[in-house]
Amino acid sequence: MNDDTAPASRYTARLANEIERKWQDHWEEQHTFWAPNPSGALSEGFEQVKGKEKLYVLDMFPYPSGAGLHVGHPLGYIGTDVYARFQRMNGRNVLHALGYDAFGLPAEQYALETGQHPRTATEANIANMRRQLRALGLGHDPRRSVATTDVAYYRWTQWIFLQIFESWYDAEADRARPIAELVADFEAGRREPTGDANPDGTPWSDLDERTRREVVNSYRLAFLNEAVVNWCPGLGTVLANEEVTADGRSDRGNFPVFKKPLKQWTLRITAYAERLLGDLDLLDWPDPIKLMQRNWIGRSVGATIRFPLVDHDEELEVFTTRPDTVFGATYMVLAPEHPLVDALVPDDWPSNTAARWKGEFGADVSPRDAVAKYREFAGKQSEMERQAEGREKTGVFTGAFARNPLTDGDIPIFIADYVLMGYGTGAIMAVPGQDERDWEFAEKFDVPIVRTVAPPDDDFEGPYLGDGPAINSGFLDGLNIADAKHKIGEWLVEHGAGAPTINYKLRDWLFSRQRYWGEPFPIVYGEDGLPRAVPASLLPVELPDLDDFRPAALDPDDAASDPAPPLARAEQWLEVVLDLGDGPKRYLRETNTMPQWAGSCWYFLRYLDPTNEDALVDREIEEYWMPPGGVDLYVGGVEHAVLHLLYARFWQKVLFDLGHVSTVEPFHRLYNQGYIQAFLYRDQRGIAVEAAEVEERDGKFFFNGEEVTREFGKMGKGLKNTVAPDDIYRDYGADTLRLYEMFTGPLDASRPWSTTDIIGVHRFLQRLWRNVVDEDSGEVRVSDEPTDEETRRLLHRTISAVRDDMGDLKFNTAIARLFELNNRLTQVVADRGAAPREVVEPMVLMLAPLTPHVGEELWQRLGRPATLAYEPFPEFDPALLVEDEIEVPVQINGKVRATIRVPSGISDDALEAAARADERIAALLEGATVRKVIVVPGRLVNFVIA
RNA sequence: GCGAGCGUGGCGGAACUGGCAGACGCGUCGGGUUUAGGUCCCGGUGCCCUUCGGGGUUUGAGGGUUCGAGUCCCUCCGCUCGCACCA
Repeated sequence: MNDDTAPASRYTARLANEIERKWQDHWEEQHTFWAPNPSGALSEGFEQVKGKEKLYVLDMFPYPSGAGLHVGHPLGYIGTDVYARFQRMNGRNVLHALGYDAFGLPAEQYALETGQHPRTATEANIANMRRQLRALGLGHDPRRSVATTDVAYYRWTQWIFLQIFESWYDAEADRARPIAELVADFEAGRREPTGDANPDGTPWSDLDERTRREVVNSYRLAFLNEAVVNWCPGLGTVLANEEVTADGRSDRGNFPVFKKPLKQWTLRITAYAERLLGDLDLLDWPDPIKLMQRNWIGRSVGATIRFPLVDHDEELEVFTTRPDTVFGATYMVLAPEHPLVDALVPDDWPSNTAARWKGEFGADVSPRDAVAKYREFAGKQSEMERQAEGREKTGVFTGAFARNPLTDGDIPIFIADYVLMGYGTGAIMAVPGQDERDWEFAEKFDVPIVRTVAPPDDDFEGPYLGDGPAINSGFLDGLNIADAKHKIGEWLVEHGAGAPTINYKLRDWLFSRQRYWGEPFPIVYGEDGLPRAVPASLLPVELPDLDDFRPAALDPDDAASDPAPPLARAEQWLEVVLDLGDGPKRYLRETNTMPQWAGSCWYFLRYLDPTNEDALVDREIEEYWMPPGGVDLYVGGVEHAVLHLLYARFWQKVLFDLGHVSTVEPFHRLYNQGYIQAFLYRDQRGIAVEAAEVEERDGKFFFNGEEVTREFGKMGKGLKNTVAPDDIYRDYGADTLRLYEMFTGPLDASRPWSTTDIIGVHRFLQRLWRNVVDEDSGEVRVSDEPTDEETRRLLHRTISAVRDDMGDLKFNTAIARLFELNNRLTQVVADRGAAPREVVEPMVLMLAPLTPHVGEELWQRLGRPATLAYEPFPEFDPALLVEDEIEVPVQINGKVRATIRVPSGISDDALEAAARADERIAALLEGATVRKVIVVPGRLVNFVIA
């Protein structure tokens, strides 16, 4: 700062901005960061890098927000850029690019707010973000920057959807296969059509055309499913489970979400549950993220057991993890929405039905009324209320009974909202003796409780969940849980009453949204109302221009409203005449759009081959960059632990099964960057006030004279605590911002933004600059005289440490080492009047990944040819890391009493002798009994005295 | 409630497989340069005593293992994240 009075060639913001622009232009013009592909359109220059090892470094796909970047956003991008530049200097052919995930709700809502078309707003946002990122000096290959909203990109998103639609999961082969192979199997009689679409199991040859289509559709990995979904009227769309928060609201916009049965596109991710779980072992990911995925997939081992209904032909199927306790199943519970409920409710209560079993709606209601009223009650409960602390079990008797297949006893069937339709079969056998929830319910409704595992003592209270011998369990008696489970499993299979089963918490992925700004489905409907694929040759299905793209205005609290996709209003677009093999016919297009996650499931594949019009990615190019295990380094925030990472893994596996990619996993190494946090201030009303204008006095904070409270959290426009990178570029330059963000902590840690701390790294750059360039004359002042031995040793120690740290993404400590070296260099310059080239050149090269503009500029001024991006990273001489003499602390009873200097290769005995010889130590040992001497070679000596 | 992680100076953070706690930077104090402020340069800076030699103490709290613990083990407290009636 204060550029006016500074010497002409001082490293000020003005000079920084000058050289930054210069080098950014240079890199762009010289194609410095173009990474050659082995073949195809982007292969220019591959010959020169042929012998190099490849490296694929990737940032999580950014969303081009209308608010522009704040200084928190680029933390990860700087980190990957430093790493990529470092590895480029280590001789790797590095692919590093950045594109834009630009479809989705936020862009649409921003467009609504600003009265623009989403495409206009999106393109402006991308342009602004490109400008801000370019100013950071990121070494990206600009040719590979794609946006999900590009027609040429979403054409391939649609193409992948078609692949998913045109395939099914072959459980025996444990992989997806083309649907045509399934049809061929049916036609050849190698496989029988089963499932809900063909409940009677009619042979394929006897099925009519429509039923055949329905059967095939029910096998597809992308299918229309009538299911209870998360309907969010506030957003006018349905949401995936992953997009709904624990308190039953939308993660975008925080609107209420209601359960509602609707027909929606669904992707069969559950078919991949086991592989998504098992393949986590192949990945170099943080354990917490793996754990979150494991928990989300939620594998549990148990059994399905069928309970015959009394007086009905139907059976009730339940899933349980404790089949060993089936003798203690004294009642059953169905989810209120369970499809069998209506069929099994009788007209009248069985005699002697206890009043409390009839629910809280009066004793004179019929079973049907009681069930209807309870359903109404349960449906109205918000998720929040359902999960509230201390919630009391509620439920109502259906009037029906099932028969416990093991005890042959008749047990009552209840409906209760503590059983969820979405998990297992939506029905449970209740075993109060061994389950807390069932115990609570049984207590409240006075249902018998039978223990089937002996508790440790006779007066044990409550349900017993621990292990012990089985009791009251017929042929299981005496067995421990594991053995009893095994034995009952055999019994169930033998008697056709069930089977050991693995169940997953993971649900299929709800894939349609009733919004405008997303990829249209490549699907049309014929007169029969069944979905048909638009042939790949007719892709893309372009998103039509709509003047009014807003969703129907709905009351966010109105659960009864229905989705109304905006595309249904695109009359010209909606109807289409196509020849799908049986002559030209009229079809209606699918009016839903894909969720935002679709485009981000495969963008890393498109970076590889962004201009390919014949394939999503050329196989040879894919095989060059992706193996062995996927992207080499993937950096992004933890917030994508489940959603994006699970969906992208799923798509990758489908593409792998169908032979389109060569790796089973997309991202080999994942690294979670931290966040830059900031103080935010609120006034008395709790409204955030402009953080930049808050004053601190005596530990209190004031805004316009009014005292405000301080909090600490994420940066956000609404919180009025953002710092724009543009302001930092202006005041210090982009290199200073880069260095600051890398210096304040390890990449995976969150840290507070502190504008005052920036001065420290800025001063470092200034000092370094001054060590090389005379501030007044602008002359380079380096000498070719060799440096002194001590400085040389420090240089080589620094190179060693910086190499290690940069390889481990520990940029903060690498920078600290460079600070130390520069401090030494400053002394040398003061002594000699010039900086030894021997030190300066490696120093500049080591700094270059962190502050590339300063690096390039100094390198050029040192008379080296542009650019240093491919110069070898400095190597150290191991001989110079070895010290002749070392300092060793000498302890007495664990306290340091002296430090001695000894030759580095000293023997233990000699070290002890040297320690004893020290004046202070000798004095302290005088007259004392040395019980023990610990000598750690080269590290310390410890005398233990009485 | 269940699961995971984290607690180190005034602040951001260092500390390899247990071996001199506090690297590096900010801030701050003292000195130099300067008409002055800022920049810049040199030095001090965990805390408490000190006769200036040094001594004591210190990594959320308490306990344990060890010659030796920020690091390993146990209990507790605090914060962060994930899940949330998952049968």
